[in-house]
Amino acid sequence: MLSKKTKYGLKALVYIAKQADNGPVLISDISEKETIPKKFLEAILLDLKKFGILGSKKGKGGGYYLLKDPKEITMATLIRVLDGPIAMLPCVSLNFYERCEDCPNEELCSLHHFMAQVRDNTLNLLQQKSLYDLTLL
Amino acid sequence: MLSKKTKYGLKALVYIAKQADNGPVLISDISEKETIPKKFLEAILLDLKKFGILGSKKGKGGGYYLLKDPKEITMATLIRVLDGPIAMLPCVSLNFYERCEDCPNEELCSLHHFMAQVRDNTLNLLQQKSLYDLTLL
DNA sequence: CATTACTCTATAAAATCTATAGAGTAATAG
DNA sequence: CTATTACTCTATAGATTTTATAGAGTAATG
Repeated sequence: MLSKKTKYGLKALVYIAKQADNGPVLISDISEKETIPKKFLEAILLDLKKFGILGSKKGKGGGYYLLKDPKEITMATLIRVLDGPIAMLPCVSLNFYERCEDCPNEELCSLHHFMAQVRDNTLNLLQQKSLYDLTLL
Repeated sequence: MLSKKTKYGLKALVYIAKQADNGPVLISDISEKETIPKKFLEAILLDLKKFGILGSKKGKGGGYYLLKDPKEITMATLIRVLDGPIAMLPCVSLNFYERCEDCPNEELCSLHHFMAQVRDNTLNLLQQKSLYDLTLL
Protein backbone atom coordinates (compact mmCIF):
# COMPACT_ATOMS: atom_id res chain seq x y z
CA MET A 1 0.00 0.00 0.00
CA LEU A 2 1.06 3.55 -0.68
CA SER A 3 1.81 5.70 2.35
CA LYS A 4 -0.42 8.66 3.14
CA LYS A 5 2.50 10.83 2.24
CA THR A 6 2.36 9.44 -1.28
CA LYS A 7 -1.37 9.76 -1.57
CA TYR A 8 -1.27 13.34 -0.30
CA GLY A 9 1.61 14.14 -2.60
CA LEU A 10 -0.17 12.80 -5.66
CA LYS A 11 -3.40 14.59 -4.86
CA ALA A 12 -1.49 17.81 -4.34
CA LEU A 13 0.28 17.42 -7.68
CA VAL A 14 -2.97 16.81 -9.49
CA TYR A 15 -4.40 19.88 -7.82
CA ILE A 16 -1.42 22.00 -8.83
CA ALA A 17 -1.52 20.65 -12.37
CA LYS A 18 -5.16 21.58 -12.71
CA GLN A 19 -4.49 25.10 -11.42
CA ALA A 20 -1.48 25.62 -13.65
CA ASP A 21 -3.12 28.47 -15.50
CA ASN A 22 -3.70 30.53 -12.37
CA GLY A 23 -0.07 30.73 -11.38
CA PRO A 24 1.58 29.35 -8.19
CA VAL A 25 -0.66 27.47 -5.80
CA LEU A 26 -0.66 28.05 -2.05
CA ILE A 27 0.05 25.25 0.40
CA SER A 28 -2.89 26.34 2.52
CA ASP A 29 -5.13 26.26 -0.51
CA ILE A 30 -4.21 22.66 -1.34
CA SER A 31 -4.36 21.71 2.32
CA GLU A 32 -7.95 22.90 2.66
CA LYS A 33 -9.33 21.66 -0.62
CA GLU A 34 -7.76 18.22 -0.41
CA THR A 35 -8.07 17.75 3.35
CA ILE A 36 -4.36 17.29 3.93
CA PRO A 37 -2.68 18.36 7.21
CA LYS A 38 -0.89 21.56 6.29
CA LYS A 39 2.44 20.95 7.98
CA PHE A 40 2.63 17.45 6.61
CA LEU A 41 1.88 18.72 3.14
CA GLU A 42 4.55 21.35 3.53
CA ALA A 43 7.18 18.66 4.03
CA ILE A 44 5.89 16.65 1.10
CA LEU A 45 5.98 19.56 -1.31
CA LEU A 46 9.48 20.40 -0.13
CA ASP A 47 10.46 16.87 -1.03
CA LEU A 48 8.94 17.16 -4.46
CA LYS A 49 10.87 20.36 -4.93
CA LYS A 50 14.13 18.71 -3.90
CA PHE A 51 13.59 16.12 -6.63
CA GLY A 52 12.95 18.69 -9.29
CA ILE A 53 9.26 18.07 -9.73
CA LEU A 54 8.05 21.33 -8.25
CA GLY A 55 9.34 24.88 -8.08
CA SER A 56 8.31 27.48 -5.54
CA LYS A 57 8.08 31.20 -5.21
CA LYS A 58 8.07 33.07 -1.92
CA GLY A 59 6.17 36.14 -0.87
CA LYS A 60 2.96 37.59 -2.14
CA GLY A 61 1.68 35.84 -5.23
CA GLY A 62 3.97 32.93 -4.38
CA GLY A 63 3.29 29.21 -4.01
CA TYR A 64 4.19 25.98 -5.76
CA TYR A 65 4.14 25.22 -9.47
CA LEU A 66 5.15 22.38 -11.76
CA LEU A 67 8.57 22.54 -13.38
CA LYS A 68 7.62 20.23 -16.23
CA ASP A 69 4.72 19.44 -18.47
CA PRO A 70 2.42 17.01 -16.61
CA LYS A 71 2.72 14.70 -19.61
CA GLU A 72 6.45 14.42 -18.98
CA ILE A 73 6.05 13.36 -15.36
CA THR A 74 5.46 9.61 -15.21
CA MET A 75 3.64 7.91 -12.37
CA ALA A 76 6.69 5.68 -11.96
CA THR A 77 8.82 8.70 -11.14
CA LEU A 78 6.29 10.11 -8.73
CA ILE A 79 5.82 6.90 -6.82
CA ARG A 80 9.57 6.44 -6.57
CA VAL A 81 10.10 9.93 -5.25
CA LEU A 82 7.21 9.83 -2.81
CA ASP A 83 6.97 6.21 -1.79
CA GLY A 84 10.29 4.64 -2.66
CA PRO A 85 10.85 1.36 -4.50
CA ILE A 86 8.24 0.03 -6.88
CA ALA A 87 9.61 -3.50 -6.65
CA MET A 88 8.26 -5.90 -4.05
CA LEU A 89 11.73 -6.95 -2.90
CA PRO A 90 14.91 -4.89 -2.50
CA CYS A 91 16.85 -7.41 -4.58
CA VAL A 92 14.77 -6.70 -7.70
CA SER A 93 14.60 -2.95 -7.34
CA LEU A 94 16.14 -1.04 -10.23
CA ASN A 95 16.54 2.23 -8.38
CA PHE A 96 16.89 1.09 -4.79
CA TYR A 97 18.69 -2.23 -5.13
CA GLU A 98 19.82 -3.99 -1.99
CA ARG A 99 21.05 -7.51 -1.51
CA CYS A 100 19.01 -9.77 0.80
CA GLU A 101 21.13 -10.80 3.79
CA ASP A 102 19.50 -14.17 3.78
CA CYS A 103 19.55 -15.66 0.28
CA PRO A 104 22.98 -17.08 -0.57
CA ASN A 105 22.44 -16.91 -4.34
CA GLU A 106 20.19 -14.42 -6.02
CA GLU A 107 20.11 -16.32 -9.30
CA LEU A 108 18.91 -19.46 -7.57
CA CYS A 109 16.33 -17.71 -5.39
CA SER A 110 12.82 -18.85 -6.14
CA LEU A 111 11.37 -15.44 -5.36
CA HIS A 112 13.88 -13.30 -7.21
CA HIS A 113 12.81 -14.05 -10.76
CA PHE A 114 9.15 -13.97 -10.03
CA MET A 115 9.36 -10.65 -8.27
CA ALA A 116 11.35 -9.22 -11.15
CA GLN A 117 8.48 -10.19 -13.39
CA VAL A 118 5.97 -8.47 -11.12
CA ARG A 119 8.15 -5.39 -11.12
CA ASP A 120 8.31 -5.28 -14.93
CA ASN A 121 4.60 -5.75 -15.13
CA THR A 122 3.88 -2.84 -12.79
CA LEU A 123 6.58 -0.62 -14.21
CA ASN A 124 5.22 -1.06 -17.67
CA LEU A 125 1.97 0.54 -16.64
CA LEU A 126 3.44 3.19 -14.36
CA GLN A 127 5.80 4.44 -17.03
CA GLN A 128 3.03 4.75 -19.58
CA LYS A 129 0.90 6.88 -17.30
CA SER A 130 1.70 10.46 -16.43
CA LEU A 131 0.45 13.11 -14.06
CA TYR A 132 -1.52 14.44 -17.01
CA ASP A 133 -3.59 11.27 -17.13
CA LEU A 134 -4.66 11.84 -13.54
CA THR A 135 -5.87 15.35 -14.28
CA LEU A 136 -8.32 14.05 -16.87
CA LEU A 137 -10.64 12.43 -14.36
CA MET B 1 7.67 -3.56 -0.63
CA LEU B 2 6.77 -6.89 0.86
CA SER B 3 7.44 -7.33 4.56
CA LYS B 4 10.06 -9.79 5.73
CA LYS B 5 7.23 -11.82 7.09
CA THR B 6 5.90 -12.23 3.58
CA LYS B 7 9.27 -13.02 2.10
CA TYR B 8 9.98 -15.56 4.82
CA GLY B 9 6.53 -17.04 4.41
CA LEU B 10 6.88 -17.46 0.67
CA LYS B 11 10.32 -19.00 0.94
CA ALA B 12 9.05 -21.40 3.56
CA LEU B 13 6.12 -22.41 1.37
CA VAL B 14 8.37 -23.04 -1.60
CA TYR B 15 10.60 -25.14 0.64
CA ILE B 16 7.65 -27.15 1.93
CA ALA B 17 6.29 -27.61 -1.59
CA LYS B 18 9.60 -28.97 -2.78
CA GLN B 19 9.78 -31.41 0.13
CA ALA B 20 6.20 -32.57 -0.29
CA ASP B 21 7.26 -36.14 -1.09
CA ASN B 22 9.15 -36.54 2.17
CA GLY B 23 6.18 -35.88 4.43
CA PRO B 24 5.77 -33.05 6.94
CA VAL B 25 8.59 -30.52 7.18
CA LEU B 26 10.07 -29.33 10.46
CA ILE B 27 10.09 -25.63 11.40
CA SER B 28 13.69 -25.92 12.50
CA ASP B 29 14.61 -27.47 9.18
CA ILE B 30 13.13 -24.58 7.20
CA SER B 31 14.57 -22.08 9.63
CA GLU B 32 18.10 -23.34 9.12
CA LYS B 33 18.02 -23.90 5.40
CA GLU B 34 16.36 -20.60 4.56
CA THR B 35 18.03 -18.48 7.26
CA ILE B 36 14.78 -17.45 8.90
CA PRO B 37 14.57 -16.70 12.65
CA LYS B 38 12.86 -19.77 14.06
CA LYS B 39 10.40 -18.10 16.39
CA PHE B 40 9.39 -15.62 13.74
CA LEU B 41 8.88 -18.42 11.25
CA GLU B 42 6.79 -20.28 13.80
CA ALA B 43 4.32 -17.40 13.94
CA ILE B 44 4.21 -17.11 10.17
CA LEU B 45 3.47 -20.78 9.62
CA LEU B 46 0.78 -20.62 12.27
CA ASP B 47 -0.78 -17.81 10.28
CA LEU B 48 -0.66 -19.82 7.10
CA LYS B 49 -2.33 -22.65 8.93
CA LYS B 50 -5.07 -20.39 10.19
CA PHE B 51 -5.85 -19.41 6.62
CA GLY B 52 -6.07 -22.97 5.41
CA ILE B 53 -2.87 -23.01 3.40
CA LEU B 54 -0.91 -25.34 5.65
CA GLY B 55 -1.73 -28.23 7.89
CA SER B 56 0.40 -29.49 10.76
CA LYS B 57 1.07 -32.62 12.64
CA LYS B 58 2.48 -32.77 16.16
CA GLY B 59 4.91 -35.17 17.72
CA LYS B 60 7.49 -37.42 16.14
CA GLY B 61 7.34 -37.40 12.38
CA GLY B 62 5.31 -34.20 12.57
CA GLY B 63 5.75 -30.84 10.92
CA TYR B 64 4.01 -28.68 8.35
CA TYR B 65 2.57 -29.71 5.00
CA LEU B 66 0.52 -28.17 2.22
CA LEU B 67 -3.23 -28.70 2.27
CA LYS B 68 -3.64 -28.08 -1.45
CA ASP B 69 -1.88 -28.72 -4.70
CA PRO B 70 0.72 -25.96 -5.19
CA LYS B 71 -0.90 -25.27 -8.55
CA GLU B 72 -4.12 -24.35 -6.78
CA ILE B 73 -2.48 -21.80 -4.52
CA THR B 74 -2.22 -18.50 -6.36
CA MET B 75 0.36 -15.88 -5.55
CA ALA B 76 -2.48 -13.41 -5.11
CA THR B 77 -3.86 -15.49 -2.25
CA LEU B 78 -0.48 -15.87 -0.61
CA ILE B 79 0.39 -12.19 -0.74
CA ARG B 80 -3.02 -11.29 0.64
CA VAL B 81 -2.69 -13.72 3.53
CA LEU B 82 0.89 -12.80 4.36
CA ASP B 83 1.17 -9.15 3.42
CA GLY B 84 -2.37 -7.85 3.23
CA PRO B 85 -3.91 -5.75 0.44
CA ILE B 86 -2.54 -5.95 -3.08
CA ALA B 87 -4.07 -2.61 -4.02
CA MET B 88 -2.07 0.57 -3.55
CA LEU B 89 -4.94 2.36 -1.81
CA PRO B 90 -7.53 1.04 0.66
CA CYS B 91 -10.33 2.48 -1.45
CA VAL B 92 -9.52 0.23 -4.40
CA SER B 93 -8.87 -2.94 -2.43
CA LEU B 94 -11.20 -5.80 -3.29
CA ASN B 95 -10.54 -7.79 -0.12
CA PHE B 96 -9.61 -5.07 2.36
CA TYR B 97 -11.73 -2.15 1.22
CA GLU B 98 -11.76 0.98 3.33
CA ARG B 99 -13.07 4.40 2.56
CA CYS B 100 -10.53 7.24 2.60
CA GLU B 101 -11.48 9.75 5.32
CA ASP B 102 -10.28 12.56 3.14
CA CYS B 103 -11.80 12.27 -0.34
CA PRO B 104 -15.43 13.42 -0.39
CA ASN B 105 -16.35 11.50 -3.54
CA GLU B 106 -14.65 8.30 -4.59
CA GLU B 107 -16.01 8.45 -8.12
CA LEU B 108 -14.54 11.89 -8.65
CA CYS B 109 -11.18 11.12 -7.07
CA SER B 110 -8.34 11.43 -9.53
CA LEU B 111 -6.37 8.67 -7.86
CA HIS B 112 -9.16 6.17 -7.43
CA HIS B 113 -9.59 5.08 -11.02
CA PHE B 114 -5.93 4.99 -11.79
CA MET B 115 -5.14 2.92 -8.74
CA ALA B 116 -7.92 0.51 -9.64
CA GLN B 117 -6.22 0.06 -12.98
CA VAL B 118 -2.88 -0.65 -11.29
CA ARG B 119 -4.59 -3.16 -9.05
CA ASP B 120 -6.16 -5.00 -11.97
CA ASN B 121 -2.87 -5.04 -13.76
CA THR B 122 -1.04 -6.58 -10.81
CA LEU B 123 -3.83 -8.91 -9.88
CA ASN B 124 -3.95 -10.27 -13.37
CA LEU B 125 -0.40 -11.53 -13.03
CA LEU B 126 -0.64 -12.65 -9.42
CA GLN B 127 -3.70 -14.74 -10.10
CA GLN B 128 -2.10 -16.48 -13.02
CA LYS B 129 0.92 -17.51 -11.01
CA SER B 130 0.87 -20.18 -8.35
CA LEU B 131 3.16 -21.57 -5.70
CA TYR B 132 3.97 -24.29 -8.18
CA ASP B 133 5.54 -21.77 -10.53
CA LEU B 134 7.94 -20.72 -7.79
CA THR B 135 9.09 -24.28 -7.22
CA LEU B 136 10.25 -24.57 -10.81
CA LEU B 137 13.14 -22.15 -10.43
C1' DC C 1 9.16 47.76 5.37
C1' DA C 2 5.14 45.09 6.34
C1' DT C 3 3.04 41.25 4.73
C1' DT C 4 2.95 37.00 2.69
C1' DA C 5 4.45 32.46 2.05
C1' DC C 6 7.91 29.22 1.68
C1' DT C 7 12.10 26.99 4.61
C1' DC C 8 14.31 24.53 8.10
C1' DT C 9 15.04 22.07 12.37
C1' DA C 10 13.38 19.71 16.06
C1' DT C 11 10.34 16.77 18.17
C1' DA C 12 7.08 13.22 19.22
C1' DA C 13 2.91 10.26 19.14
C1' DA C 14 1.27 6.22 16.86
C1' DA C 15 1.53 2.30 14.22
C1' DT C 16 3.84 -1.50 12.29
C1' DC C 17 7.39 -4.72 11.80
C1' DT C 18 10.64 -7.86 13.55
C1' DA C 19 11.96 -10.76 16.86
C1' DT C 20 12.44 -13.53 21.33
C1' DA C 21 11.07 -16.20 25.56
C1' DG C 22 8.91 -19.67 27.81
C1' DA C 23 5.23 -22.46 29.44
C1' DG C 24 1.79 -25.58 27.48
C1' DT C 25 -0.35 -29.33 24.81
C1' DA C 26 -0.98 -33.07 21.47
C1' DA C 27 0.81 -37.06 19.08
C1' DT C 28 3.78 -40.80 18.46
C1' DA C 29 6.88 -44.59 19.24
C1' DG C 30 8.28 -48.16 21.78
C1' DC D 1 2.19 -45.39 29.82
C1' DT D 2 5.77 -42.35 29.43
C1' DA D 3 9.54 -39.96 27.23
C1' DT D 4 10.36 -37.48 23.37
C1' DT D 5 9.27 -34.69 19.75
C1' DA D 6 7.25 -30.80 17.71
C1' DC D 7 3.67 -27.72 17.20
C1' DT D 8 0.71 -23.96 20.08
C1' DC D 9 -0.23 -19.92 22.57
C1' DT D 10 0.52 -15.72 25.08
C1' DA D 11 3.26 -12.13 26.35
C1' DT D 12 6.56 -8.88 25.55
C1' DA D 13 9.73 -5.72 23.68
C1' DG D 14 13.13 -3.37 20.57
C1' DA D 15 13.51 -1.11 16.12
C1' DT D 16 11.83 1.30 12.43
C1' DT D 17 8.69 3.90 9.83
C1' DT D 18 4.83 6.72 9.41
C1' DT D 19 2.24 10.59 10.45
C1' DA D 20 2.05 14.44 12.23
C1' DT D 21 2.92 19.34 14.91
C1' DA D 22 5.43 23.58 16.52
C1' DG D 23 7.89 27.48 15.88
C1' DA D 24 11.61 30.37 14.52
C1' DG D 25 13.71 31.90 10.22
C1' DT D 26 14.24 33.83 5.55
C1' DA D 27 13.19 35.51 0.94
C1' DA D 28 10.22 38.04 -2.18
C1' DT D 29 6.81 41.24 -3.28
C1' DG D 30 4.41 45.52 -3.68
